[in-house]
Order: sequence, then C-alpha cells, then structure tokens
Amino acid sequence: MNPTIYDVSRLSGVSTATVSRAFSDPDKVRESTRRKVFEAAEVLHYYPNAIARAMARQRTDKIAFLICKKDATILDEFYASICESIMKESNRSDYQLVISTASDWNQTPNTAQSRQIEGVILGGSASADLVTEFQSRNTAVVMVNNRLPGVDVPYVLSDEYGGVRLVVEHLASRGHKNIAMLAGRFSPYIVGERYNAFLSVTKEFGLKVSAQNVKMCDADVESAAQAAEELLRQKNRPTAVFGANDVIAAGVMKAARRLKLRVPEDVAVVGFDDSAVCTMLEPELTSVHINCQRMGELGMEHLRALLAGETCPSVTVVPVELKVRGST
Amino acid sequence: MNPTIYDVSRLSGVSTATVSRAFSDPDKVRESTRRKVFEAAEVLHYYPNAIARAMARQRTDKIAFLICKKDATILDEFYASICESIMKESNRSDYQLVISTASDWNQTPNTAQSRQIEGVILGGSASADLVTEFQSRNTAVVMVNNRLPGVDVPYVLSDEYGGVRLVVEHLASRGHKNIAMLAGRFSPYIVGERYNAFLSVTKEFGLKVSAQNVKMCDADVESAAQAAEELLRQKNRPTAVFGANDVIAAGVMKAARRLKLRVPEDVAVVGFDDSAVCTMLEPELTSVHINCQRMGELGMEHLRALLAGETCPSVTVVPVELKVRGST
DNA sequence: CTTCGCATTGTAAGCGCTTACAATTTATTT
DNA sequence: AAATAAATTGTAAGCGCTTACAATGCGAAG
Repeated sequence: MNPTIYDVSRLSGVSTATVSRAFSDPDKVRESTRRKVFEAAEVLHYYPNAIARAMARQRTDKIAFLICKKDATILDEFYASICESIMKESNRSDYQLVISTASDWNQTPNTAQSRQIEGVILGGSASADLVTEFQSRNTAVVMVNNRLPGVDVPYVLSDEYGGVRLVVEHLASRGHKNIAMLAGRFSPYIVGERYNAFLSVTKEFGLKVSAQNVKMCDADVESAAQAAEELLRQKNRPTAVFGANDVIAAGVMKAARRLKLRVPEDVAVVGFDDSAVCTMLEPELTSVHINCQRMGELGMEHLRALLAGETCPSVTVVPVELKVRGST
Repeated sequence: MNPTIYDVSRLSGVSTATVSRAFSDPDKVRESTRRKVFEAAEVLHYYPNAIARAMARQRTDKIAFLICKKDATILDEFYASICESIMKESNRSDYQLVISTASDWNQTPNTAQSRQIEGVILGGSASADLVTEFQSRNTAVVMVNNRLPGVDVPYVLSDEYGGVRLVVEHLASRGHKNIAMLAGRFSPYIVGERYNAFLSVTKEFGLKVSAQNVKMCDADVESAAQAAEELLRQKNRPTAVFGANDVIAAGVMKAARRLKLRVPEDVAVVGFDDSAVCTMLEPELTSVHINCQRMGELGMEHLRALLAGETCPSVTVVPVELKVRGST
C-alpha cells in the first residue's frame, strides 16, 4: 500500500530512526542527511502515518467539539460560526478535530475514550455528568456558551448581561419607557441569563416592567409572532420589544406588520445574536453582535493550555457589541 | 493509563485473541466466555483502542467531509444541513467523520493520506485536480452539489432545473408574463444551472425575457437590493422576480419595500433554498426547498458503497419541492 | 597521537490490537 | 466407544512508527 518509513530508509540509505527524526524532530539530524531523507520521501510520495505515530507516541493530538442540543437543527448559524473558528484554530496547532453532536455518539465518553480523544470543547447544554465523566477519564474539557453551577471547568461565555445592558440603554436613550421582552424556549442557560439581565437592568434604569410585558414562547418565528401579537394588542402597548434572539425578534416584526404597526415608529424591535437575517429584514434589525469567532478561538486556546498542562482562566467573558439598525 | 486488552485477558482468564474476538466478532466466541470477557471489561472500564485497532487491521474507517468554498462563511445554512445529515449517517455506520474546509488543510490530499482517510465527500466547488489527486491515492471520492465536466466521480445533485421549472410554472400560472431573474455570484456551478434553467424554461413557456430583466449581483443582501432596485425602476417593470437564492430574494423584497411596491401585489418574489429566513420575512418568501438531508444521506451511502468495493450511480438527482408562501 | 566530549546515527523494543495458524475442546457420526 | 468434523481458544507475528540506549564519527584538548 502506502510507502512506509522502511521504504524511505532503504532508498535514502539511513536508518528508520533517522527518517523518523527527520520528520518529527528535524534539528536532530544533520542538514545533509535530512535532505537525503526528504528527497527519498518525495520520490516515494511518503507521508508519515498519523495512526502509527499516535500508537508509538501514545498521543493522538485529537480533540473534539461536541455540540449538545436537543433542537432539530444542531448546526445553527451560531454554532456553525464557533465551529468554523475552532476548525481554523485547531488546524493551526496541528490538532485533529472531530466535530460531533452529543446525541450522535450514543455513549459519548466511551466513544471518545475508544477513539483516544484527548480534549473536548463542549458547546451548548451539556450536563454536569458529561463533564465529570470526561474529567474522570483524564480528558481535558472546556465549556463554551453554557454554565453549570458548581462544575469546575473553564468556561468561555459571551457577555449576556452586557449585551442586554446595551439594549436597554439604547432603548432608554431613545426615550422608551415601556419596554417588553419576549423570551423563547431555547438554551435554558442563555435564556435565563438574558431574562434575568433584562429584569435587573430595567430596574437599574428605573423602568418598570409589568408582568404582562415579559412573555415566554417557543423558539420558532410563528410562536414568537403569536406571542408578540398578544403583547402588542394590550391597551398599554409597549413601545419597544426586546426579543431574546433574532428569530424571536423577527417574529415580533411579523406581528407588528400584521397589526399594521410601523417599525420603529410605533414599536421598536431589538434582537440578539446579530445573525444573517438581521440585514435581510426590512427595516434591518438592531441586534447584539456575539463574537463567535473569538469564543471559538478562546475555547481552543484554553483547551490547548489544559493539554499542555498549563492553567487557564476559569471564566472568560467575550465582549459583545450593539449593532444599531433601522428597527429602533 | 487506560486498560488494554491484556488487562482484560488476565482478569477474565482467556487469551487476548479471545478478548479481541469478543469485541470485534462476538459470534466467534462462546456465549459464556463472552460474558466473562465483558464483565472483566466492565470492571476495568475497558474500551477497545481504535488507534491500535486501525493499526492492526490496516483500516481506519475514517472518512472526511470537505467543504470547498472561498466565501467568508463556510458553514452556511445549506452546508451545515448537509453536514448534519452526513454526521448522522456516518455515525450509524460506525465511520469516523472528519469535517473540514479545504482551505484549512494546507495540503489537503497529503494530510488526508497522512491521517489515513479512506474516503472523502467533497462539497462545493472543488477542483478537478483535487478529485483526481484523491483518486490517484486510492481514496474514494463522492461529490455533492457540484459538477465537474469530464470528471468521473459519483455526483449527488439537487434538481436545479426542476426547481427553476417549478418556479416559472408557478409564476406563469399566477398570470405573470414579465418575469425577471436576479442571480448572485456564489457557487459558479449552481448559479449557472439556475440561470440556464431559467432561460430555457421561460422560453419553453413562451415567456420572453429581455436582457435587462436578467441581472447579476454580488451574493449579499445589499448588492441584491441595489440590483433589484434598478430592475424594479424600469418603465416596463417585471411583475415577478426570481432570486437565485433566498438571500438574493430577500434583497429583492427590501428593494420592493424601499420603492413602496407591495409584495406580492405589485411584484411577486421567489427564492431558492427554502432557508430559515423564508418564514421570518413578511410576507413569507416562496422558495424551492432543497432536500439537504437526503443529499447528505446519499453522499454517505455512495461513499460507503465505494469503500465496500460496490458500484454506485454516477449521477443522483435529488428532487426539490416548491414552498408557496405569501410573496407570490 | 591519544583521549574525551559532543553531535549524529543505528539497533531494537515496544505501543494495543488483529488474525493466520496451531492446538484444544466439544459435538456428531458410525 | 472410536473416529471425524466443527467450534472454540491460544500462540505469536506483525501493523508503521518512536525513542531509550548503544555505537559511531569527529574535532578539540591534552
């Protein structure tokens, strides 16, 4: 089949040990020898067999990004973006990346052990059990975009509180006093954070939020639109609605249009995530931009640190940015 | 470190060969022995080391999904969806899936050889060279959503022509005689297919399409919106615009709104891909639904066939479906 | 010219599994 | 019960690499 180190050894006239060293630790072989080895390798189309190398080294340099979600679409825009960033980073550091959804590996930690995965980046709503299971098997773990109270693992989080603060600040500065929030049932952690932040920040700004101005709905546009209609039909209609993410906000805009309310004149709408849809809507949706790329980079960076036996911060918060557009 | 087959062998009192067989070919060991082995494995938390197994077997069962794109966002909704489907399928058949963008592996086929990847699903605009390079190294290749004239490789394609036909048919049945198309510069293959199909189908339906009713623009909303404005400002304004994908169509809707044209009364709009944004727009966007899941399944199925030494169809076309919504 | 130290290279023993082949046990047949 | 076939298990040789250790070569110092 493929040429092996023996073929290169024979053709170049040096031992296999030298060939091996030429590839994995070039400084250990004399310049002239190295050249001979590489020439022979070139001729034979030899590339080191990563499997055999892993076997001998007792290290695989293999890591995984596990997305834990129950929803239909696992690779949504948000995680796809983090994913891409992790892909890029893992590549730069010569790690082999395996991407998977937790539901796919029926026995995730077993599969990971079997496949000799040395570190895992957990995205989404992984359970505490999953984390500790990995840790107990000596697998490095970093968690992205989720927080498990009492679980000691490095977290990479987006600044949810700060994002909500920017939203409320912005709306308040535009003179809104009656702001509603429409939350959707997606990631419990994220929704919880945004919801609590909303309550706390509005209070801080001296805005009172009545109970009927905070609603919960399912995480699809239509549910959001229906919930938003109720919200906007109240006698004391809110002048601004904050959707817990862009899909929800899009639902709010639909509702507004159905009720013949103008956005932003009659009701301002804000979303969260700054996904691609924001600029496709008319008016364009004001939203909080999450730095997914940075989150991926940090996840990877921390995992690399753990694998190298170094320490890394237990919580890293990535700043967000408010993108003001036509909807406010 | 981790327990090995020797530990299990010792604890269960059988040879390593038997332990190995119990795990990889259970029918070859007596029921009672098998139980002993599994019990010992359980106690030791033993799981077969996939690396060592690959080494001994000379097979890795490793495959890759390579997305070849130049755009900023590699994992867009479309590919993410195919990806998810491939993930699911590969898992069912115990393949190890590596997902990557071609740009990530600086020397893709070398890396693949080094990592002992046995088969590749190529998505997007891969080059003919890439395909033949893989094939010359005995790596099975299947191509999804792209076609390279003269390159012999199994193709899994969506029915672009059929989709466009559904669109034109639909618009014609609604009485539209003056239909425009706005194409964007994304995948050359896809745009080409949709564009040619549009010209050919409109001709078939006896609709004449003037040159200024077919425009090209960049693949983002704003470019599309600007191009669409020109389209809609003509004295002989088209009554329907077909966007080559949903992003373009969203741009058309934005343009319509800017020009105070009502959708669908003044101008009907149709997209392609049936992405999530369709239902977020108001009115909702009529679009052609592509069965990404099926495309992923077929890609995987064909790759599996190739790896098993079986044959598979050289071109498979996946049917599409028109989702009629408020925009027409 | 010998001796020592360092840089370079070679020898060979694994890494954890599979599997051909041999040896043994068990079931079946005469 | 002996003979034969079939099922089960064991022995041991790799798979392609790395790396500890040994061996060699070379220049500098004595």
